[in-house]
Amino acid sequence: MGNRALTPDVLVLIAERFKALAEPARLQILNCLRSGEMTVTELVEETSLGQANVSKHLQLLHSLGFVARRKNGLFVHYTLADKSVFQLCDVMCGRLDAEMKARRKLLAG
Amino acid sequence: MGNRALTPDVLVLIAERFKALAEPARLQILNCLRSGEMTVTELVEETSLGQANVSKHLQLLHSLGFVARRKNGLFVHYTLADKSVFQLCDVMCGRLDAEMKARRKLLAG
DNA sequence: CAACTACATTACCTTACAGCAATCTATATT
DNA sequence: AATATAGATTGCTGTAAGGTAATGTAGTTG
Repeated sequence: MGNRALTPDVLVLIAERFKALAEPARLQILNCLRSGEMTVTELVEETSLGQANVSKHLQLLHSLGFVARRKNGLFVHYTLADKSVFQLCDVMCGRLDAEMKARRKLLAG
Repeated sequence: MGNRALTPDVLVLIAERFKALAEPARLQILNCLRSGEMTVTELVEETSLGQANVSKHLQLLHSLGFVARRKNGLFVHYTLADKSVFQLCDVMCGRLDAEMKARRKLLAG
């Protein structure tokens, strides 16, 4: 688990970041941003979430460094801050696959 | 993001799994299990969480395939189901490091 | 300056869940 | 069988957080 000491404080920080990903709406937003920069309004249209809702999710994701902001006139463009989000989702998807395979084996076995 | 389609249902499943890690108490339990099999009572002592609390967390972690169970007489031994939990934490720790470095740069710059 | 647009913020409601105490179940011991 | 222990389950309470409507704010346009 890296070279970092897992003190209670660090566990809180890590948990806080996992919690940011523990929400379908935020995962949906992040997934939209995969295709590139998007404004809040575009995200609202694409996700069919409410504007205030999207805005709040974006504030959270930004405060934790998951997305970056670029303001241009009236518009605010958001982008993925880095690709580690998808490393995380990849590992989770791997877990999902393993789970489903195991479940199928139980049913078939 | 792998080869899996990120339909809303899949996003819910992924979010559900991230949520399991979005809790310091559960991260603490998982971290304890790094050193090997442990009984519920041992985990209670090590984490200084309540017994009912630990038991509930273990049910959740087990239902999502994070831990495995082995019953022996009165005792139930829990172990990590696989190592992917630590891949996830490693990536998160990497994010934390990057965040803190960026913060320091801002202060210093 | 007035009206409009894009986004952020606030206030409120509702739901989910961590923590705890009490109880229940299963196993072991005498 | 009676008692004790390990763990699971249930009911309760307080708190955190998602969704939404209303409002606020910065920037733009006429």
